[in-house]
Amino acid sequence: MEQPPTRERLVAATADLFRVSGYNATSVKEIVERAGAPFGSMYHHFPGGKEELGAAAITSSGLAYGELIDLFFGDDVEDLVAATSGFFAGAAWTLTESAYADACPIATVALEVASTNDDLRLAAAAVFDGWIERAAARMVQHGIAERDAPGLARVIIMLLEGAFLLCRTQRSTRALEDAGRAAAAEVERLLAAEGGSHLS
Amino acid sequence: MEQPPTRERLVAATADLFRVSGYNATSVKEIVERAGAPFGSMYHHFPGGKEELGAAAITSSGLAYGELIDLFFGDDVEDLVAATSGFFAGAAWTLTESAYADACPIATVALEVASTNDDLRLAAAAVFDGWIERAAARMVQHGIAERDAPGLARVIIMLLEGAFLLCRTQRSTRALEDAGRAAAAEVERLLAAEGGSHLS
DNA sequence: GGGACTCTAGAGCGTTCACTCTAGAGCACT
DNA sequence: AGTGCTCTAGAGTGAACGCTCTAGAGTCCC
Repeated sequence: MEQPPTRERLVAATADLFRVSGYNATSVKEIVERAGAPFGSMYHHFPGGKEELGAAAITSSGLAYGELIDLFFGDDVEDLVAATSGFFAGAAWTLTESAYADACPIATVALEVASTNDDLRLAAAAVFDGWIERAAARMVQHGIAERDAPGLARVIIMLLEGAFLLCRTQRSTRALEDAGRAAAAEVERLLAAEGGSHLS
Repeated sequence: MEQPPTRERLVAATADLFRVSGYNATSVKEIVERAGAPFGSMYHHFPGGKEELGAAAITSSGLAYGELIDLFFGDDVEDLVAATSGFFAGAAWTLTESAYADACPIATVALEVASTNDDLRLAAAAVFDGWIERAAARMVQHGIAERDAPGLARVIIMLLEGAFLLCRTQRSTRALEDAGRAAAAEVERLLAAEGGSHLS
């Protein structure tokens, strides 16, 4: 049975635990146990300790979840409004399937460290930037004006993050449904604005 | 120099620390030091320990911040769209004034405990419910259809929470500006829908 | 097959954690 | 003045924390 190298198993285990419990509630002991790695190996691969491993986990899961943007807003999308609704519906499905655990991989950590640890804060900021850039490019590809795309991308991410917060604490997907409707409406509005701007 | 009783000082200190650092990074020692209370007093007033005190802090700061909804969407509001923009602008002002520390008092804690502590999770859920109910009532008062109001209230809260997350990790108010614009547009859309529904 | 290097392995370190415990101060009522 | 109750006060406890340290296993090149 082949398995990924220790370093990658450590990062994956950390990312998993961060998603559910955040940074401070995740202990190094828990991480190495889940990764099936000895304690010493962790400090061999990450001399910077928990913080360095945490930064790697943020970056890694940020990249992995970023793929979902290309999945839902890919080249084959014809109706951007429907794709937006589908994006939020997919999030709701994943959330319920995981008993309200699998939402944003970095939001909890990002809030925990926002005022207390600049290295981790910047790692999270880079992930958000990457998502926004990626989503904005897809918006433009599907008919949104260049000038509106970054703002729209940000609004979609914000609605998703806000919905995850409400859904996880309330154990309900209602917020994600409302967020999906609002996001779709905003996309529709900006598509119409772009189409209409040709007339003025 | 009169000062509030010990119990209230403990709750206030806890709420302050939760807002900046969340639940797990806030130690009991830190709380009693900031409150200027002896260690034993804390366990006299809150026999349930850190968890009981945490729940009280969530409820207390939830009520305090809920007042802001009535402040920004009060009886004297004439233009709901402008009031919505003002709400987000106010949040941005507070955020920058506090060096990106004073955002949502319970979001960090809510995410930390969402999958690990049901008592605290439910305390946070009650706060969010209260905010949404309060905001929905104000929306109806200012011309939003009863059927649309809870969803709109939820969207406003989600945009605010998502924006706080982005703004705090990116040290920029851009997300709050985009969120304010999107929220105002959504309010405008639903006001028009309600106005238009009289014709059909 | 010997040496160098990477990685595994886990016992042990000092610190901090949430919490318990006992003692006494302050105050109200009699 | 004495009794009973609320609240203050902080030293002390066992457990868990992140991390360091030394030792040995595995692997590749010469």
